[in-house]
Order: sequence, then structure tokens, then C-alpha cells
Amino acid sequence: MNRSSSDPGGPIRQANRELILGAAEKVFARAGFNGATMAAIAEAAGLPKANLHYYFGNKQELYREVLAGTLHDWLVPMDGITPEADPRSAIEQYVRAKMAMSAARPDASRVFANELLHGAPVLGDLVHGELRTMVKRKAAVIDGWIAAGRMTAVDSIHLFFTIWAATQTYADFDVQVRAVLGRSRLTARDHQRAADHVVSMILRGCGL
Amino acid sequence: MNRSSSDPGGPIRQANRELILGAAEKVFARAGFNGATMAAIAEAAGLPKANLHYYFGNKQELYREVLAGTLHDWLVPMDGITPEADPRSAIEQYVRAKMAMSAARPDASRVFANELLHGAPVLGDLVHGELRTMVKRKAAVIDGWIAAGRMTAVDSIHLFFTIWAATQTYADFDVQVRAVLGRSRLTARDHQRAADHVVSMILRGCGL
DNA sequence: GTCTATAAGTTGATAGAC
DNA sequence: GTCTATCAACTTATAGAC
Repeated sequence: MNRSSSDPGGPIRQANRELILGAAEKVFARAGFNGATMAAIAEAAGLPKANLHYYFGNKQELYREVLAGTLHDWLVPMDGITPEADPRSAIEQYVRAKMAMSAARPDASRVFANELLHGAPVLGDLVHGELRTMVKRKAAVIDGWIAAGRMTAVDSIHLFFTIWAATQTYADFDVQVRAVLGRSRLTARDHQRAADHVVSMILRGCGL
Repeated sequence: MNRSSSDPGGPIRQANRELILGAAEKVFARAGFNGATMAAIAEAAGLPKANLHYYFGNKQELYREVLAGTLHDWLVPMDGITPEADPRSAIEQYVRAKMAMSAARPDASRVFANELLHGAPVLGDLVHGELRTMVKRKAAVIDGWIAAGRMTAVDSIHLFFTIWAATQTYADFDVQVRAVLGRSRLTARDHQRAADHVVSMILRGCGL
């Protein structure tokens, strides 16, 4: 009996899905949803086009899975923001985690940015749900720190917008960063300098 | 004699170009370069499709003109950053000008963001040229303020990246902002609150 | 300068052999 | 589960009448 066709979680299926998702992230990042073609993603994955439809049904479903994975990864580092934590080190660690993600997987950030830019037609539900819930919870923690006099009064929700913007700009708009800095490629040293800058701006902004 | 066909700067031509550029900004912002169709832009402008080709030749040229106009508008408010200016009020005014632009013409910001996101294939030259030159000049002014002890030492070039990111996020990712805040539309009050937040974060970040 | 009709090319998706 | 061949739909761009 052919096990694979009856086992939706089998190892072949799993491996091929990962392969396709990685290729899709790259192609969607470079070309956007409409600019990306199933043919280009198939080529990047080294598989025939029909296989993408076999695993993901259609283009939008593939796109949605790329986005959902990114959102999940982004929510994880918020875990360090707890009432007991030290505000200064908790915020610094969160900002550094986001900067590291921008440097390590810029394509994931770009696909997400593109989706938001066009009104989140596919990810709308998750943004209204999981993301909003998490931010409200963590903003409450920050409000607690402020009430306890542990940091300057800032708008805690807008603080997240500022942190996301300041960190993700290095992934989303890296052409602009490279053009202005006059670099053809950002080195580890450039990323270090950028991270230190953002951390110190945000911490001073929070009076920390 | 039919003057309009022999006068490339005539009033009919001018008015139609403006009409088309406005419609294009809206459609490109919502759908990206590839997602936008000439048919959709024509419909938004209330003109037949062939007229767009008559005035702009092809889709990419129309797109390029939308972008070039936006970049120009964005460079203007940097004029207030001069050696003689007061650092605090000059930076505050610049940030407020950028926040006002995000609120007033979010589509312009979105088209620009989309272009950068995909590697600036069309605007590359202008980013490497005009933008880079302007930033280097203004960063030198800020370095002068720092050397004179008029503000905290920050990386002056990265400061611009942070300001652009923090301000433009309210245009580019406004769906996210609205979703997290739980608003279907941002009011003037919301924009005021956002502007005050960003201004105070940036000024404290600069030790001002 | 305006507009209809259409040519030429591209793309998402599927059928069906293996 | 893999892959080739192909279709149906859509899009840019232009020709040519007005």
C-alpha cells in the first residue's frame, strides 16, 4: 500500500511542504502576491508547477501559509515581556530579537509588509485576532510598569508600532538603507550598529 | 488649428495627466505594481484605457512618475534642518510634517513603500542619487549639533531611518494600526495621539 | 485628442498518463 | 505522489476610425 497518499502528515509531504514554503517566501518577497508566479515558485523549489497545487490547492492558500508562519514566529519573542521582568532588559531583548529576525529572514518580513500594505486581504482575521489579543496583553504589562514608576509614561500600544516599524525597516526597506549608507550589502557590523542605534533610541524614548 | 496636439504642456494635457496620476496612485497603492491594471486605473480616472498609453506611453512610466512626485514631496520638509535651527523644534517639525503626510496622503506612502519592498527596480537611481545626497547633507547638520553638545550622540543617518519608519508606518500599515487599536477608521484625534507619541519618543531618543 | 476593437503574450489551474 | 500538456481567462499595448 502506498502510505504517503493516505497520510497527510507523512515525512514526504512534510518535507515537500517546507521546500515549497521556503521557495514561496523568497518569490513572494521579491515580487509581491500578484508579481509572483506559480511557475517561478516551482522553479525555486525545483519541482514541477502541478505539485504546488497538489500540496496547497491554490496560490492564495500557499501565500496564506507563508504569512501565518511568519506571524507566529513574530509573536514568540513577546513572551519575555512580563510584569516581573526588568523593563529595560525586557524591552532591549525584544528589540534585539526583532532586529535579529530582520537580519536573518528579511523575506518573511517583506511578505508580511506587502500583505499589510495592501490592506491585509488574506491575513485580516489573524491580525484582528491573535495579534491584537497579544498586543493588548503586553501593552497592559507595560502600563503596569509605568504605573509603578519603573519607566516614563508612553503610549504602550503605539510603542509596539514604533518598535515594529524601527526594526522591520531594516528588512523591508533594506534597499533604501543600503543606498543611503552607500553599501552594496549590509555586513554583520552594519547590523550591529543598526541594532545598537534602535535599542538606544527606544530605551531613551522609554526613559530607560 | 488644434493647439492641444502640438502643445505638450497645454492645459488639457496637464489636467488629464494630473487626473491619471491621482487615479494611478490610488490603484497602485491598493494593488501594487503587478496587481494594478491599466483598466482599473482608467476606470478610476474615468477615461478609456488607451488614453493612459497616449499620455504616459506604458504602465511602468506612469508608475515611475507617481513615485518621483512622492519622493520630491518628501524631501521638502527636510529644509528646516539647518545648522542655525534649534535641534528640538527642527526635529519636531520634521517629524510632524512626516506624520501629517502619512495621514493626508497614505496612498503615496504605500506606493513608495511597495517600490522599496521589491528592491526599488524603477526608482533605484533616484534613491541612490537625490535621496542619498539629501540625507548625507542633513545628517551632517545633525552631527554638527551633536558636536556642539546641543543633543545626545545618536547615529544621524540611522536617525532618519527611524523617523521615516516610525512615521510612515501609520500610512503603510494602517490596517495593522486600526486592527490593534480596534478602530475601523482613524480619527483626527487618533492621528494627534500618534503624532504626539512619535514626537516624544524621537525627541527623548535624541535627548531633547 | 478620444475611444473601440483586437492582437500578442502571460498565468493559474487541471486533466490524465505514469 | 510526480509530471507533461493544455486550457481558459486575463492583461498590456496598439491599430485605426472618429
